[in-house]
Amino acid sequence: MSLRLTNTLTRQTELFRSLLPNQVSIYCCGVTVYDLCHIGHARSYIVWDVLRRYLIWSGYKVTFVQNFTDIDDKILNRASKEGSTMHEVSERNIQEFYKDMDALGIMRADRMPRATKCIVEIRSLIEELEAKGSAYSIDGDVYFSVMKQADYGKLSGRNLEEQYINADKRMHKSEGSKKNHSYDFALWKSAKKGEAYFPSKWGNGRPGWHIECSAMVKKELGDTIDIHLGGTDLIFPHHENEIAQSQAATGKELARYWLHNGMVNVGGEKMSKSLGNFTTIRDLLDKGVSAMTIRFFVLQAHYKKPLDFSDEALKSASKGWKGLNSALSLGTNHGEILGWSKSIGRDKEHDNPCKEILEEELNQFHLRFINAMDDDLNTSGALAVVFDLARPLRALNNQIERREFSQKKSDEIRTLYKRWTLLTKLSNVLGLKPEKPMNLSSKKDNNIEDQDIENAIAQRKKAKSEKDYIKADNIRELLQKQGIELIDKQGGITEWIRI
RNA sequence: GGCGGCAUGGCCAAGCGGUAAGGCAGAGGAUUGCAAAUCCUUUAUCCCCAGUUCGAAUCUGGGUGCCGCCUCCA
Repeated sequence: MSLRLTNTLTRQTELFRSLLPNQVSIYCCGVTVYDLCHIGHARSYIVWDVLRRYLIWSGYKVTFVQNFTDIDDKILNRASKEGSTMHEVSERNIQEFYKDMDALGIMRADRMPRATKCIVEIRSLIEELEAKGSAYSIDGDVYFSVMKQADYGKLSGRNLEEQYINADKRMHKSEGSKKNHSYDFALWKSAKKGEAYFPSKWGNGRPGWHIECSAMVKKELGDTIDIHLGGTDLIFPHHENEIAQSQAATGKELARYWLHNGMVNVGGEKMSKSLGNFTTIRDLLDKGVSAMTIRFFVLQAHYKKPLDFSDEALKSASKGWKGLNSALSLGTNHGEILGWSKSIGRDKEHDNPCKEILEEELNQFHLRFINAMDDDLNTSGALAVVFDLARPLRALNNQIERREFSQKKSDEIRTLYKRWTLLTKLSNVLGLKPEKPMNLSSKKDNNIEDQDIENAIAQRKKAKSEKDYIKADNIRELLQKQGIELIDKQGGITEWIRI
């Protein structure tokens, strides 16, 4: 079995075959950098990060290109509102983008071109389109002539004539437009007074939105690429237009597989800047929601389906991740106690009569994982495998953490080590890595000294021995409020952790 | 109006013709002065109707209800 992906172009789940053996070229539509990214962006880039990781893990050499749209009306508006420049706004938001994506453990793209740095390529692509009769210029604007593209609408399943008639009935025609046809779109926009601009043969202006992607794909990856990525909201018109431009220019297919991720919804409605129902990644991170919780939340659903974001869902994800995290932390935190560093390499096969069975069992997990991922990146299914794998490891981790660990037999330890190794590897394909509890050491409002805690515990112990449980419980509550949790153990031992 | 998608337990979510993964919540048990935490166990016949089939959550037809796109958008 090998990887199958749902191709928007055919609406079918197809076997993935790369253009060149063992190499994959991917272009992912990036963000317009006028503001911070929200959970919708996070979902998109987490999901594509997993695609990339899975391809790499499967043995492909992946070239991943993702753009920044750093020239656009929204950026211009933001700049004028702030009294700064387009460049300042976009530069700042690019840095913020990196911060958020790095925090979420999203691998940086191999190349991240910016529209403003590709003006030469953009201009020459427009010129080419003009020369081929696919574009026309009017008063410093250049438009793409949609009606000349025979297969326009093939990605979004639109019939242009029908759409046109229907749209006319429902929408205002763009007043005062110089376009020949309302579906034509701008390749080059003449600059308004005071706006940033680039010179061109059509006059001072700037590129339209769609053309930058066509130009960048061509420049960075060539005429035809393996996979083109984006959100479903980009299918029309953005990706449709990209195809029209690129194919009008090169005469070749732009991308062989078009993959689109579903939207993040809030109360059943799409999260978006314009609706104002968004939560930024930064908000969540600042609130103490861990990066891996966000990743786990996203990967619980299939990438194509809508995913509802709510506090409840996030809470549930946080608890779910906590359990998985325990299992993943086992080796890194307690490898020494288990003697794992020593047991590696000392694996005498004949020592372990169950070895074959156990190997077989682990193999099953491995296979189930691959089957799930091969099936159009069924991360939800893959997570189920990971959880099954994690169960005994989590139990062991928590036992050790609670000092309830009793020494295990050596073959048992070796088996668990293998299990943990597999778990770590598979989780890593999903980008899930062990995380230290967020606020273990440095929480601002948690500045109570260890000695004070010990004293409080001693007082509580005394109260308990006097059966003054009200007082004992008060002490516990007081500590709780200060972020200290008490754990009573057998034998009258009380331990505490900062939460 | 056109195009596309989705409907599975209290919530989220897999399943792709062979008798319902996983997470969260809930319940029971172990532990505890009580808690918390932890560990173990446990909870569904798949929106409705009609068909195809030995057999359907899974295929076909017809309903119903949601959502996305058609304007910037991941």
